[in-house]
This record gives sequence, C-alpha cells and structure tokens, in this order.
Amino acid sequence: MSENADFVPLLLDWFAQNRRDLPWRRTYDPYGVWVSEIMAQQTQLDRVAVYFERFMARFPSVAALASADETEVLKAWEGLGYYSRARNLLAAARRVMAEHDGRLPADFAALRALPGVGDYTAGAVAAIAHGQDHVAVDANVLRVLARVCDIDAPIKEPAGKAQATSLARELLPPGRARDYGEALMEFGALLCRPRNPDCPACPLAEHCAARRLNIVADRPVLSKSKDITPLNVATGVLVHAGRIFIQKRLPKGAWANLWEFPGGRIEAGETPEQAVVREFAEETGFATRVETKLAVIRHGYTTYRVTLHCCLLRLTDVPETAPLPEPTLTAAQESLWAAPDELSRYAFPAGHRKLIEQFGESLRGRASGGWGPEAPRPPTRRKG
DNA sequence: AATTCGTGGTT
DNA sequence: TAACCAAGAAT
Repeated sequence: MSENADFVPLLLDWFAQNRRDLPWRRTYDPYGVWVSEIMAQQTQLDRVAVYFERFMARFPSVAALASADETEVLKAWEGLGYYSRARNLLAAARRVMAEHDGRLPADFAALRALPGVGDYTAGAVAAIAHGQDHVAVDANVLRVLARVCDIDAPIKEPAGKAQATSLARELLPPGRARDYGEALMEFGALLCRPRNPDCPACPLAEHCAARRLNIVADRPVLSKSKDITPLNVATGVLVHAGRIFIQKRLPKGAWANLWEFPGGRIEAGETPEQAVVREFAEETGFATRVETKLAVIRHGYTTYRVTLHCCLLRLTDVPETAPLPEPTLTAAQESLWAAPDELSRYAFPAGHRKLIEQFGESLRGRASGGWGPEAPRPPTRRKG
C-alpha cells in the first residue's frame, strides 16, 4: 500500500491544471451542486451542462422548484432519461421546504434521507458543496482506485465497491474533500478513462499498481455483461379533427408520468400494422386503421434494443367532422387530444420525441386537413 | 443480490 | 456495428 501513500498531492495538482469549467463549479451553491449531482447520475457531465443551465434558469431555488408542477419538471428533464430522478428531486425539494426551512441540509444523514439521494450523492453534496470530509465514490473513482491500487475484486460488486470506498476514505486529505472528490472523478473521466487511458501522460504512473504489474487492461475487473434483447414495438399517431391523441403513462414503471402515443410490443406473427391497431384498441378502445407508416426509429436502452414502427392512424368509420371521442384507458392515467403545436409542452420518451421532431410538419399538415395521400416523406437516412 | 430505470456517445 | 458505458438509486 505504500506505493499509494502519496499520489494524492499529484492528483490534486493534476486537477488544478485540468479542471473543466462547468456551470455548477462557479459558486458551488448547495442547491446547484445537488441538482448537478442528480442530473449527473449515469450521465456524462458534458451532456448535463445544457440541461443544468436551463433547469437553474427555470427553477433557481429550492422554493422555486418545490412550487413547480411535476409536468414542468419532467419537461425540463425530457431527453435526460431516468425520469424518477426528476420526480424524486421535486419530492425532495418539497420536503426541504417542509422539514428544513427551505435550505438544503448539510448533514450527510439528512441528505441521505431525501428521495433520490444515495450514498454517492449525499457524499458528493456534503463534500463538494459544504467541504465536509466525505467521499463520493462513483464509477470514475471505482475505476481509478481499481487501477492505482490494484483491486482484484469485480469493481461494481459489493466487495469491490467496499474496498474502493474504504481506500477512498483512507486517502482523503482532511479539509480538502471537495478538490479530492472532484479530482478523482475528473481524473477518471478525462485521463484514466474506461477504454483508452492516457497512461503515457499520467502523473500518477509511478504510483499505479496496475501499470507496474502491466495489467492496466485487466483493471478494473468487470462483471459479466448482460445480453440485450431486441424488441419490436409499434406505436400509432391517431389524428382526428385536427388533433392528435396522446396519453399520460402510469405513475410507476418505465417513463412514469410521461406522455406518449399508444402502442406496444409486436407479437410473433403480427405485422407492425396489425400490432398497432390491436394495441390501440386494447389501450384506448378506439377502432383504428393504419393510413401510412411514418417511420422506423431505432433506439436502445440498457437491456433492450427497440425497433419502433410508427404508424399514422385514423378512426375507423368515423367522419372527420365527428366530435373527439373519449377513450377507455387501460394503460394510462389520463389522455387528451392535442393540437399539433401543443405537443412541445409535454415530456415524451426520446423515441416518441424523435418521431414528433421528424414528422411535426407532416402531422401539422395532416391535422389541419390539408394533406392528400402523398404526405412529405422524411429524409431517408441510410448508412452504407 | 439482482433488476429496473434512459439516453447518447465512443470504439 | 455491436458492445460498452456514464459524477446511481430504489426495490
């Protein structure tokens, strides 16, 4: 362990030279640090910055956030993923108003008790916002310590995490928790990267056990990866009397409380057109037919790789002048018929948002009744 | 302990 | 391109 004893000053020097200029590093006000840490979970910082600035402009304080509608908070989160983070952040803000007089607590245990705040985030806020001697062990820290200190347990499993966390605490220079925590993470993100770490430029090279043993490629030890299931899904954009049918998803599960176009899995032996008509009937009670196929959108998420077949639907045997019908919802908590321009107000999953962006013009045209059978085609973009 | 929960960038 | 992965938390 002695070879690790004094790499921390070198790490702090490196950070002083390579620290990125990020918006929440301007004042380190606790609310901003908290928001940034929630946004940063499982998300790369460069992608967070834009969302952060927009979020802070709209919800500049705990009080402003606490008094907001969830719909608006989810809209601000649209595209970031893991939407329970946004719902928990709002719930936590309301609890801070009720229980902490509107000021984010500084105490680790009080932070840790807020919804959406785990060990990492509580430590990060305590250290980065308040300068308390706590560690924030994220995936960067796990990787850096696995290499520098040669941790041979699978680093994402409890034993590996425990070793890394213990080391991180031992190495923490008292009074410098903010710089130390940010430095470990920044170092992992910029230099000691997962794939191609820049060992030749590494200021810790002489202290790195993995490098000395020539096993950098074997650290950290990874767990078995899980296979990704391909999934075919059909979704329908139902247009009637100038409006588009959307529904608000249930309050639990994937994309909770976000809006969507109804649809679902394409079963074996089904065409996308058959599936979307069936799903629409199951979820809304509406009898529909496919007018055109709008797009095939591919998007992946952690355990699935989805191919989304998007169809434009019309009500069957209902004249365009008939009033907007009421659905019988089975897979949603609420629904509405939106004017095309209103779709931008609601938070949609990324795949559905892509659909709206690609076909917004076409949908506007169709909704206003001005389109014949040959609607404008999207630019077909095929590689190779 | 193992799953679930998104999305986009990188290699 | 397919696989991997990111300033994790909740269940």
